Amino acid sequence: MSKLEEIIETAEAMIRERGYNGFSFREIADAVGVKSASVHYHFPTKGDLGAVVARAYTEKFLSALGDPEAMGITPKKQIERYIEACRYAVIKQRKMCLCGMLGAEVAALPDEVARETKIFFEKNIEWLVKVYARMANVGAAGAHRRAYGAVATVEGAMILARSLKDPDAFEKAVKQIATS
Amino acid sequence: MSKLEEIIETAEAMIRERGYNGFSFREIADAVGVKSASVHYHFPTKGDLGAVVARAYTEKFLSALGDPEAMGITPKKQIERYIEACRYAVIKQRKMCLCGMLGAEVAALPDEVARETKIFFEKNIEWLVKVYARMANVGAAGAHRRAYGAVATVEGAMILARSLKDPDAFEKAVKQIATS
DNA sequence: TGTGAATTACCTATCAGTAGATAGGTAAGC
DNA sequence: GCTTACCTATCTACTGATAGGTAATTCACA
Repeated sequence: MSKLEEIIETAEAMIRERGYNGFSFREIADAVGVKSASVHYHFPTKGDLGAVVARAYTEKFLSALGDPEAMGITPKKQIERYIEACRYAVIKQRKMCLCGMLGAEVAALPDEVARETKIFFEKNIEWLVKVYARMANVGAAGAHRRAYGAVATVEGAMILARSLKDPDAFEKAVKQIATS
Repeated sequence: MSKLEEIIETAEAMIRERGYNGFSFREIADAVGVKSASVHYHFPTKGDLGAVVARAYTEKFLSALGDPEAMGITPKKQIERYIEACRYAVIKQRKMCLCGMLGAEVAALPDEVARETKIFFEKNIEWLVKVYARMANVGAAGAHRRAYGAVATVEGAMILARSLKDPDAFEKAVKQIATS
């Protein structure tokens, strides 16, 4: 893996653990094994780095979800897949969702990072709306309501599990998504 | 209002806007009209200040909710009151819930602040469990599931509204809480 | 095919600014 | 005289960022 890729990966991990204001160029450089000036070579400003990390995370997350209109899988299974992606992040990786973290801190972020955070949520909602729209007895308004509710619940469930130091809090919180 | 109270109030506002790592003793001192050493006089360390702010916020929030077992009000109305408290925070005050913010950053917090954050969520859940338990056709497990789900959804809905810069995102996200 | 210019990916050294924290002083009030 | 609530001054550590240097690679073209 190139140093550039290592920097992005390390930055993602640090932001997901401690937030945008909770890491420095020096920490990343030390973790990767270069000097902080070399991180500035790849990313002139901290905002540049944050924006690239957020965009890469969004792409990775969405491609893991797959096509929301795939015919070979039921909408219910796809919602379960969505929850599973977040469960993996908080239980296995023991970290927040990158954009859940950035979303909380959004007022403290450079514009370019806030923009990418917004795009992450827009695309998440778009994906969920398409899935819910495929369900029987769910209209357009209902699909939107459920999509917003699902994203919010999952992000909040991650905060809850980490604050309470109880992985099961995540399970309890997201249970109503699947059964509604 | 005493300088001490002003410091606590200002710190709360700053943490809710930009997070625990997004404010400094100097900024608080400037906003209040004292020197940073005077803030250290009241709160020796940043962790001391954070813990006091979190504890005060928890007390204020819970007393605004009132008695969860009050007989003069229906459980449904009480859930609406809970949502209304958070709506006020994010729409009127245009800020995150203090403990939603701290909860996201929990891995970057001093122990004493993380402890108060945990207590906030425990007490929120306790309040909601008592309310849901009063509803017809809701068992003990169902009350817990709904309580965790409600806290998570509300916290996530605040992140969503701020990230999307769309107050209505909060309304869409929390709608399913009231109607389940 | 050989060669010089460009580009890439790092480095050392340093900057001004800010972080949290401390020592020690002062003026007011009980 | 002790306590409270501030102050000035200062500390060390760290922040994001910049200037300028170097070795290795790539590439255009005679």
